[in-house]
Amino acid sequence: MMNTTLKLLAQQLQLSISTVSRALKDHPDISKATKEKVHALANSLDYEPNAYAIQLRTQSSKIFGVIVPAIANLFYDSFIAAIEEESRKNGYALMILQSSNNTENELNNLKIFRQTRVSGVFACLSAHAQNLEVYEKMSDRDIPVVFFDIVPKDNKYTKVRMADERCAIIAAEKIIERGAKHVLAIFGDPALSISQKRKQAFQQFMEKYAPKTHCTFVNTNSSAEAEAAFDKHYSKTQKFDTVFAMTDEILIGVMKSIQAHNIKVPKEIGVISISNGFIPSLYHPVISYVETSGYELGKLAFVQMLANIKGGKTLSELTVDARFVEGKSM
Amino acid sequence: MMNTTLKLLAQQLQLSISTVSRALKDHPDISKATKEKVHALANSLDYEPNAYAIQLRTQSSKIFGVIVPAIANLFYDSFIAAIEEESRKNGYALMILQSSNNTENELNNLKIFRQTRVSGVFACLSAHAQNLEVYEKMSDRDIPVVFFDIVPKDNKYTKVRMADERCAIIAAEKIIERGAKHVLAIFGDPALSISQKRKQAFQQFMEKYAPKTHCTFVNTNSSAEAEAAFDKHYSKTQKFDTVFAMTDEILIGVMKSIQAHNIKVPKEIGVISISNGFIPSLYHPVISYVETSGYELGKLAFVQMLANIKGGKTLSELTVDARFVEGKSM
DNA sequence: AAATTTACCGCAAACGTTTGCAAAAATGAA
DNA sequence: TTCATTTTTGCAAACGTTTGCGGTAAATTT
Repeated sequence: MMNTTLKLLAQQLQLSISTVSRALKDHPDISKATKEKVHALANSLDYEPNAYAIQLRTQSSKIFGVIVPAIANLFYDSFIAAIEEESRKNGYALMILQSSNNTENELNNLKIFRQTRVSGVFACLSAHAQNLEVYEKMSDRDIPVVFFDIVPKDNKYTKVRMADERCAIIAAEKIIERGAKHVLAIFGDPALSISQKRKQAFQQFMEKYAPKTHCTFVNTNSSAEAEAAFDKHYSKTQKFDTVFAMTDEILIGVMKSIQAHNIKVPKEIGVISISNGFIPSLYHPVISYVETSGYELGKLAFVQMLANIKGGKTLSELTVDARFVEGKSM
Repeated sequence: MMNTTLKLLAQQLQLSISTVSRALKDHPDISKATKEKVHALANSLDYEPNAYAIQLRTQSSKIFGVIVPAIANLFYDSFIAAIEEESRKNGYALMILQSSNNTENELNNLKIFRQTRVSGVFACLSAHAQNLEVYEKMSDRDIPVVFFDIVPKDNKYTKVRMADERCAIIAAEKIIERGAKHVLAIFGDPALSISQKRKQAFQQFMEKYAPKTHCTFVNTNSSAEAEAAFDKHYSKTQKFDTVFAMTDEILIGVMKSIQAHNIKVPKEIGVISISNGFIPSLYHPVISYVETSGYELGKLAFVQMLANIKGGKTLSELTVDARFVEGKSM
C-alpha cells in the first residue's frame, strides 16, 4: 500500500503542498473551509507525517537515548518506565541501549545516538572509571546529557542521583530507634562511590549518635557473598540483633541465610535495607527499607532533560529524597 | 559545532558529493587513492552519516519497535535484553514502548512506530481481547510484526511463545515423581489463554497418569490473591503435600504464606513453579521450577523477525522449549 | 472609482543522502 | 595517431517536509 504524503493529498485536493502542510498544522493563513477539506482527506487516507523528512528539515528528532548497564534490573527498569511515561506525554520516543557495564558497548551506543541525532541522552556510566570525552562529543553536537545513578564527579555535568547519604542515615536512625546493640552492616563493591558514600554516612552517624552500639562492617560483591558473609558472622557466640543491607542484592543473600537458619524476624534479628521496595515485599514478614525509587529518579531526570533542552545548560546535581517504608522486620 | 556532511567533505576535497558518498561505502567505481583521501578527511572531521536523510532516501530505518505491557517486569525485561543484544549485533536499534496493558496506549504506540517507519515490530498484546486491525495496518505498510508471549489466535500472524502445555506437563511429571497425594495448583487469570492452556494440559496429564492424586485448582489474579488462596486451602484438616504455582506472581504469594506459617519446604510441602528463575532463587530452599526464559524467547523472536524481513512472510508459530530446573523444594 | 488592506494560497529552496546515467579521463589496441 | 575500451568522476533528481517570500483576489477604506 502506498504511503500517503503531502504531495498526494495536494494532488487530490488540487492544492499546493505548502497549503496542505499549513492546513494540517492549523496555520492561521489557511481558511477554515480548506483546513476542513484537508483534514478530512488526510484522515480517510490516514496520513502519517514522515518523521524522517521532518527531522531532516527541522534538524531535530523527537527521540531520547537511554544507556543503562542492564535493562533486566529492578532498579533500572523502573527508571526506564518512568522516563518512558514522561517521554510519551511530551511527544518523545525512547531508544534504549544497554552497556552491560562494558565501555566498548557504551561507546558504540553513544555513536548510534549521535547518528540518530537524538534530542538528548540519559546515561548511567558503566561501573568502573572511563573517560568522558565521548560525552563531551555529545555536548559539542548540542545533545544534552543527563547522567543518572552512577554519575561523573565533575560538576560541569547535569546529573541526578539518589540521596545516598540520606538513605544511609535514615537507616541508621531506625536502627538506633530499635535499640540495636550489635549490628551487621553489609555494603556493596567498595570501589563504587555509592558504596563509599553510604558506608561513610552510616558509620559517622552511628558513631556520633550511638557510640555504644557495636557495628561490624562488611563489603560484598554479590548476593552469594552476602549470604556467605552473614553465615560467617552469625555465630552462636556473637549474635547480631540487627542487619543492614545496602542493596537488594545483599538483602537477597542475607534473607537466604536467615531462612536457612530459620532465624525469627524481627524477634531474633531486625532487618533493614535500601531498596526500591519489590524485593522487601517478597518476604514474610515484609522487610522495612529506605526507599530509593528508580521511578522517582526517572521523573526527576526527565525534568532536568526538559530544562536542559528548553533553556541552555543547568549545571546542577539533583538528588531524589529518601523515605523510610515501614515493614514488619524491625 | 557544525555537523560534517557529505557536502562539506566534497567541498574540502574538491570532489563531488556523489564521489564522496561512494568512496565512503567502498563502491568499486571509486579509485583507491580517492577512497583513502575521503576516509582520512571523514575520520578527522568525524563524519557521521545522517540517519534521517538516509531513511528518507532509502525508505528504510534501522529501528525495531517493541511493545510490552511493562518494562519493569522480570520476564519482559529479559526478553528486551535479548532482542537488544541481537539488534545491536545486526545494526538495528530498539525503540521500546509500554502499553501498561491499556489498549489506548497500545494504539498510540503503534502510531509512533508507523511514524518512525520502524523496520519491524515486536508486540505483546495487552492482556484482554482487542481488535487487531491496527496490526493489519502495519502489515499494509510492509512492516513485519512478530507477536510474542501473548499472541493472537489467528495463525496468519507470526508469533513466538512459550511452550505452555509442555511447561505444565513437565511440572505435572515432577509432581507425580514426587508421589504427591494432594496438590494445590494455582493458575492465573482464567480469561487469559495462557492460563487456560497450562491448566488444561496440567489437568489432563494428571488425570491420565495419576488419577488417584487429588488436585485442587484455583485461579488468582495477583500475588495477594494467591497468598489468600493458599492460606484458605491450607487448613489442618486438609493438608496439601505439594503446591504448583503457574507464575512468579503466584509463587510470591504462596511463599509468603509458607513463610508466615513456617511450613517446612520440602518436608511438609513440595513447591514447584513456572518461572524464568529469578524469583525461585530468592528462597531457601531454592524452589524447583520449569524454566520459561524471556531471554530465549527474545532470541527466537529476533530470528523470526529477520526471516520476515529477508524473505517474505513466515507464517509459523514457534515456541521455545521448556526444561526443568532442579531446586531443593521437591 | 481608485487606493489600500486583508485573507488566502503557491513557488521554490533547503535539509543530507543515494543512485541511474552521462561525461571525462586514462588506458589499450589498431 | 586514432579509435575503442575501461576506469573514474560528476550531474541531477528524488525522498517528504517546512517556511520565507511573493502573488492574487476579495474586502475595506478613501
